[in-house]
Amino acid sequence: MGEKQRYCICRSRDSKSFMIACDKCEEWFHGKCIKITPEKAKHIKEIKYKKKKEKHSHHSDEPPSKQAKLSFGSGKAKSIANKQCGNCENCERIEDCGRCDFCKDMKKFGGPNRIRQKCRLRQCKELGIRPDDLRSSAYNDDPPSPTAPPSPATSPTPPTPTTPTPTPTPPTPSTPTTNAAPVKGKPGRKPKFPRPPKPEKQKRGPKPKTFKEPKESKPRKPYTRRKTNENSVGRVTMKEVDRQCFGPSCVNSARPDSKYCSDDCGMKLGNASGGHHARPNCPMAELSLRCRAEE
DNA sequence: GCCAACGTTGGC
DNA sequence: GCCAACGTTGGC
Ligand SMILES: [Zn+2]
Ligand SMILES: [Zn+2]
Repeated sequence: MGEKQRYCICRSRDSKSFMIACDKCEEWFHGKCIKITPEKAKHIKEIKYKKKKEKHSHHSDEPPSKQAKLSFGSGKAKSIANKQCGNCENCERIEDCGRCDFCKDMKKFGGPNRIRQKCRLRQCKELGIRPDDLRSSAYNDDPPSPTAPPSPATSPTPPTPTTPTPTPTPPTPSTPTTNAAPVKGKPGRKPKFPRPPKPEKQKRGPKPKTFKEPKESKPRKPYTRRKTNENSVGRVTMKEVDRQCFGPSCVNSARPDSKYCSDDCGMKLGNASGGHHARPNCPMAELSLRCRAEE
């Protein structure tokens, strides 16, 4: 087939950057995307997906009750309309990462809800992300740390992924491609509602929504009916999701109104932030690294 | 009615 | 053609 293999949570074809592979699922991640420096990678022994229940569920066939919610497994599930293959890592995810651009757009993450797309980490790798639908730089998170420039003069970072374990197959470093730094912030449509500079006290009342003149432009094409259930779309709401505590190495469920299962964990997190991946906003929260040093 | 998120629009 | 915006819809 094509050489267009994609990698990482960003699904780019970039195989030049430093990458690290999960020896279990064989997924490659850009160090920069999951915030692992080559240095750190040396110490990594194993990558595990954070949620215990979730960890590599496609390696061990577990039938978690949660997935019942995502009803694809049964019968004919391959619905393009649903854009869920049901088998890939992303389809199995039930939590929004909270860090991708789509997540950040969500209300529940304090976003304006303009983009209204599913979390990138939950977009099906097979059906949900069309090659041409790739939006760039999903994680525009933190700027490069002043102390840790991404380009150490020592390593030009060829596709020499530092694999935690002997991984037989490096990602064919073909596809020279041109995607160096995908440019975000391209034109796009301009917001109809200029976005209140200060969302503060927009006291309720008849909401000013819709200023548009009924300019009787051509009526919108009716949307093609979304595929009706018979295996309903796997919708996930925060309420349903058993959110895990953000506390370091804590696997308890978070309290409904908190990121942590207890105040204690909140504290611990703070203390651990000098550590490996304790920062809640760090993409590594997606993955949990087991470090040799921890043993 | 609310929500997740699909699918289309329209500016660039 | 790309992509942000958003109307809209099915499920709950
Ligand atoms: Zn996300
Ligand atoms: Zn999938």
